[in-house]
Amino acid sequence: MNQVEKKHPDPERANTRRKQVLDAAESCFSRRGFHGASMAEISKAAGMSAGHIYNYFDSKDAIIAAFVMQNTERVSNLMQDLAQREDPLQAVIDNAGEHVLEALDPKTWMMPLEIFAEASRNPAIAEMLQCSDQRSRQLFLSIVRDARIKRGLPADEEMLQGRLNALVALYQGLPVRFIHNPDVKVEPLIAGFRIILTALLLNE
Amino acid sequence: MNQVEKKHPDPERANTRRKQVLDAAESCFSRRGFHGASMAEISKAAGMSAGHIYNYFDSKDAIIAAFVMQNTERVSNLMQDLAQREDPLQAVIDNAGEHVLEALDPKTWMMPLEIFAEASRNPAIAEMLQCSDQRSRQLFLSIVRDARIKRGLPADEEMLQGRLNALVALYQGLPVRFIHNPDVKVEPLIAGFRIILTALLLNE
Amino acid sequence: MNQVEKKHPDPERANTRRKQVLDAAESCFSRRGFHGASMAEISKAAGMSAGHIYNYFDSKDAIIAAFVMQNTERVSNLMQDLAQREDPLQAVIDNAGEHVLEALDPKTWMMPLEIFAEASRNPAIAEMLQCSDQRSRQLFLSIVRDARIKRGLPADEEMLQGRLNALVALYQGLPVRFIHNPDVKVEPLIAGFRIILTALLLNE
Amino acid sequence: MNQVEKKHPDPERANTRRKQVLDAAESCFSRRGFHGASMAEISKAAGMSAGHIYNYFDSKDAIIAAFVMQNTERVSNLMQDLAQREDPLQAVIDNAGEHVLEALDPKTWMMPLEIFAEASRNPAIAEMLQCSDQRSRQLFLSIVRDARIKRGLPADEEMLQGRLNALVALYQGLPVRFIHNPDVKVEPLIAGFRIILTALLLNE
DNA sequence: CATGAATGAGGATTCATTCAT
DNA sequence: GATGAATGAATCCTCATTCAT
Repeated sequence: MNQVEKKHPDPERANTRRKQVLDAAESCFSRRGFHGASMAEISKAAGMSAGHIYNYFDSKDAIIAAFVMQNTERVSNLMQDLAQREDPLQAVIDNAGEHVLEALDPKTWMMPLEIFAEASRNPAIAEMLQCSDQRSRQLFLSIVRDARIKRGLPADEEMLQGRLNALVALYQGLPVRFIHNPDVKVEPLIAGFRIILTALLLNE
Repeated sequence: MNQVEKKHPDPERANTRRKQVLDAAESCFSRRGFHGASMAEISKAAGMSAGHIYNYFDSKDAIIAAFVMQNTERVSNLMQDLAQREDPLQAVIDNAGEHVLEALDPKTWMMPLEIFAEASRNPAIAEMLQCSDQRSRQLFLSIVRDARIKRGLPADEEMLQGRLNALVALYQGLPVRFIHNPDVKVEPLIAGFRIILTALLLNE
Repeated sequence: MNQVEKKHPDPERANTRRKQVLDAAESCFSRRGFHGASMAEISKAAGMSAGHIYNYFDSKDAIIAAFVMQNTERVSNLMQDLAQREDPLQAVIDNAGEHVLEALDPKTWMMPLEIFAEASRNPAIAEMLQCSDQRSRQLFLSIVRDARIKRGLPADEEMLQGRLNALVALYQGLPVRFIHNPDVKVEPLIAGFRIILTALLLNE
Repeated sequence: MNQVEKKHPDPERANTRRKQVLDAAESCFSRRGFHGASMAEISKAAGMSAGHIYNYFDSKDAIIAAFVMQNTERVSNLMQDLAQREDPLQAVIDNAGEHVLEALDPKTWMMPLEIFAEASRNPAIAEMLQCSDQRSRQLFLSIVRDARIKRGLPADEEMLQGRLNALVALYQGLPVRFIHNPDVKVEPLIAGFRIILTALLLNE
């Protein structure tokens, strides 16, 4: 009964509609937060009536859940990319600048904060996050482990898990940092990130 | 007109009441979020009528603000403590375990997430955070700079700012991490933190 | 943004609804006053939920304003009628009885009193009244001036403005008078009015 | 049980207190209306605690009633004055300017409007007004009748009642007129009043 | 006498959700 | 499918009034 999408005669059209709603939701959520955005607002942004949305989503919470789910995949994709790289460890370090810069944009960091807070009180959301995180972590772990073995570095699983969790915390803390310090100078920050990434990934 | 607390003939009692409200708010907020918690709920938890709360706080937003302010001081105090240490750099590294463990408790990390999300859409809250963060950063910077100079390490201000922002992001990402991975093994995580802290604080 | 009515796909139905609300409001307002009448009361009288009223009016104040506006038009219409008359001066005098009788009905005089009091503290309402009054005065002035010129009577504008303001004050005082003296004998009162009207309109 | 003032050991002090409250009420009422003024506001203006006011008045409504009662006496006093005049009819006409000017001050006309509106829904207030009005009317009638008899003018009681009611309506309409037309030119208005008063009082 | 802390009912307003069309 | 009219519960907040001190 959970997460099951309603049956529609024309599944293609239904998916288009669902996407319309989720896109509208993104715009509203990022401006007003999950709970500040009203269904009326979302429906207007989606170009369909409020009532009609309920043909595609059971409730506002279901929209939030679908929205979070969708956002979750972004991280997964990053991992997929990383897995393709020749030298993933160096890639992580080299891309630090790009990733940090990306997080500078308010449009980028508002939604994560909203999602995290929602997860902190909505167990369904929390579970989604945890589930996705676990998959990403496993993938990340195996990428890093292989890369370190190739370099002749120690690759104890537990140790690596610890380091990777720290690494991810660092990135996840970035939006939080920007709220507290919107004027942060980016170059030195990136330098700091590089030091950390180098230490975590290339140290004994 | 700003931030001025209402005059009460018995300031002691008033403070007790205010604290009652803030304590109740903490309990409600952590369970339901700032906006999920109703004044009725808070008033019940505080053991006073909803109307009466308004003798101590101008609005629900004022409660949130006071609550955030209170939480904010915790960080300030950490800095004050640090300033007293003989070897602050080593202290930061040594205390990593303690700080990480502290953040493990859901009661500890739920509120920050809520605060961050609130700040992302409530400018008043954001300003409070930024203001407090700036003070803490300055203090932290001067502590670390002095300590590094004493050790004969480079202490360029901009470079240090970058590293410290990264360091703080790391800690602020911790609650986010726990939401995604509540089963994280703490010891390896702490080890990861130590690597980072050592690199940031003691590297050239 | 001002005074713009919300767009409704079926304007006819919307107008019916709006009228329902205004009629209900009239009944409640006249019994309890603008501020004594609650939205719940009005909604019950209007046969629709309180929430739904907000699809047609932005706020209770907007209902009051619309209501006042509606009442205001009554006076405008009287002027229009007057303008059509062959001998407007005599018409005013002849109709005195009718107008006074009309004002005798409590339903007629309760609302004006409420409106006047509201205007005395609500600038938006005051402005509506003043604006409408100005238009009516101008029309009234030109009607009376032309009629006096036709009769060969002096028609100095300032003098006429003074007399007409007095004339209107007389009528506007009528509801007030009825509250103080509900048993007033109408015939002699009308006779008094005729003396006044004759003096104001037909004197040198 | 009605209107009975509470017993106080020191009636003198009690009266002082009551007056304090009524004075404060006047200031609050004129700014915010009877229902817009809160007991807290009044108590602050009166320089005593809200609770204490209840030692002198049973309820807010009782304050309003007492306040209206007090205001009512102003008109009575005018009549007393008039009764002393050598030529009361001419006095009324001569004083028109003064009375009209007095009514120009917003402080003067806000309260009457508030009182009238209150009377239109509060029967207790209405009764007070009616009772006081009746006394004033009788006095006014006898003054005018005697004066007209002295001048050899007709003095039929019913006719005079009609004229006097019209006269009073004229004055009571003045505040209403000022709300609608705050820029009214006073001199011509007074001239209009004189025409009316002359016609009502000195005509056959 | 006097305070003001405390109550609790009632206010306007919002909004997720339903359902007749 | 699609609409938006309609609901009603819930929300924040105000305020007359009471009462312990």
